[in-house]
Amino acid sequence: MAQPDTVTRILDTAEVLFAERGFAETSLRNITSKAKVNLAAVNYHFGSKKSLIQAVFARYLDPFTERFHRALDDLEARHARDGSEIPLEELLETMARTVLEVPAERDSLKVFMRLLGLAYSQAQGHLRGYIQSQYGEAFTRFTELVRRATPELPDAERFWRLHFILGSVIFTLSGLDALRDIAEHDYGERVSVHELVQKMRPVVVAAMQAPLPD
Amino acid sequence: MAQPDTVTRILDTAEVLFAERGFAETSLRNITSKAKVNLAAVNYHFGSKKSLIQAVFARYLDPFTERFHRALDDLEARHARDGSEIPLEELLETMARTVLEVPAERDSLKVFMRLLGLAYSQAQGHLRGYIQSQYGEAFTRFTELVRRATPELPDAERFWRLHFILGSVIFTLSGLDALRDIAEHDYGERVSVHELVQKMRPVVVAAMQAPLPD
DNA sequence: AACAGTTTGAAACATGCGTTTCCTTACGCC
DNA sequence: GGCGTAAGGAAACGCATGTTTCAAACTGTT
Repeated sequence: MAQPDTVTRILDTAEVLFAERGFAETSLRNITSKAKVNLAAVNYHFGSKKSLIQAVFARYLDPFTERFHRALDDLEARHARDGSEIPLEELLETMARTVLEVPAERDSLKVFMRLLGLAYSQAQGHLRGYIQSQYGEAFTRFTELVRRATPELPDAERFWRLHFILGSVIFTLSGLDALRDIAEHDYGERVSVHELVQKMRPVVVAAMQAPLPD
Repeated sequence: MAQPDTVTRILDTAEVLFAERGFAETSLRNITSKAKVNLAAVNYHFGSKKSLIQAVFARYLDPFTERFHRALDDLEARHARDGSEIPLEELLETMARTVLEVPAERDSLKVFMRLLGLAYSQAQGHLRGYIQSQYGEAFTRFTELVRRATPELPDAERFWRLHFILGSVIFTLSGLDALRDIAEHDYGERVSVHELVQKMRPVVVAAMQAPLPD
C-alpha cells in the first residue's frame, strides 16, 4: 500500500486535527509529525499555515459549489419548462443532498461539518474573507431562489430565518458526535446522519412557514 | 473617577477581547496592557489563563443560573396551585428573559452571546467540562420541564429539537453584529435585540410543534 | 512608627510557535 | 551519464507565549 503523496497526507491530517481542536490550537508540528512528513513541507507546499487552512476548505468547498451549481441548474431547467416556481422543499432538499454528498465520498461528513462550524465561529478574519470571496456567489444564488419560493415572507424576515436554520444545521452537525453520544446514552438508540437529516426536515420547513411575529 | 480594582479591570478587558478574537488568539499581554495592569497580575489573581477564562464565564453564569432557578421556582409554584402544567411558551419565555436580563445590566449582551458561542465551538476541553459540571443541573431541570410541556413528543425527538433551537439562538446571537450589519445593508432597517427575539419566538414555537418525520 | 500581609512591578525563564536556511536526495530529460 | 529542477530532511532563527521570580510599594493593625 503506497502512501499518498505529501500534499495529500498533510491535508488529510490537517483537516482532522483542525476539526478536533481548532486552528490556533493545532500546530504545524502536530500536523507534520502525525502525517509523518517533514516540518518544512507545509511551508514548502502551501506557503504558510493560513494557506494550508484555506486549502483544507477548498478541498471541500470547490467540489461542493460545483455540484451545487449543477444541481440548481437542473432544478431551474426542469421548472423553466413548465413555468412553475421551485418549491421551498426542493431547494432545501437540494442543499442538504449536496452537503451530504461531497464528504460522503471520503467518509468525512463529521470533519466537514466541524470545519464549517469553525469557519463561522473562529472566523480567523482571513478565512471569512476567503470563503466569502470564493463561495459567496453560490449562497447568493441559493437565497435568491429561496426568495422566489417564499414570496409571502418579508425580505428581512426570510434573511433572519435562513440564518436561524443555518445555525441549527451547523451547530447540530458540527457537534454531532458529542450530541449523538448523549442521545444514545439517554434514549438508547443511535441515530444515523441520515435519520438526523430526516428529523430536521419538518423542523426546518415549519421554521420557514411559521407565522409572522405581531 | 476611581478605576475599578485590578481583578475587575482584568475581567472587563478579558471578556471583550475573548469575545472579539477567541481564547487562543488573545494573549495575557493583550489583556494586561489594554487593562493597564501588570502582566503578572493575571497569574497572581487567577492562577492561570485557564482559570481566568473560567472566571469570565462564572461572572455571567453564576448570576444567570441563580436567577433562572428562581424564575423556574416561581413558575412551578404558580402552576402547582391550580395543578396545571407549565406551557411551553412560558418556559421558553422564561429562558429568553433570563438570558437577556443578566448581561443587560452591564450592557454586554453581545459579549455574553459571543462567549456562549465560543464555549460551544472552541470547546477547550477544560471549559466544556467546567461549564457542564457547574451549570449542567440548570439545563437538566429546564429540559425536564420542557418534557412535561410537550408530552406528545418522543423523548429523542424533543432532545434533538431543543438542540436545533439552541443552535439557532447561539449561532444567531453570537454572530449578531455581523449579521445585523448585513441585514441593515441589504434591507435598510437595523433590528434591535428585542426585535430579533421577537422574530425568533414564532420560529422556535413552530420548530417544537412541527409534525414528526415519516 | 514598625511590622505583617497583600498587591504591584520589571525582568527573566522556559517553551513552543511559524518560518527560513541550507544541504542532501530523487527524478526527468538532452 | 550528467545536469537542472523539484522534493525531502535537519537545524536554526526570531519571536511571542504563559509562567515564575523577587524586590518594591502599599495597606491596615498594633
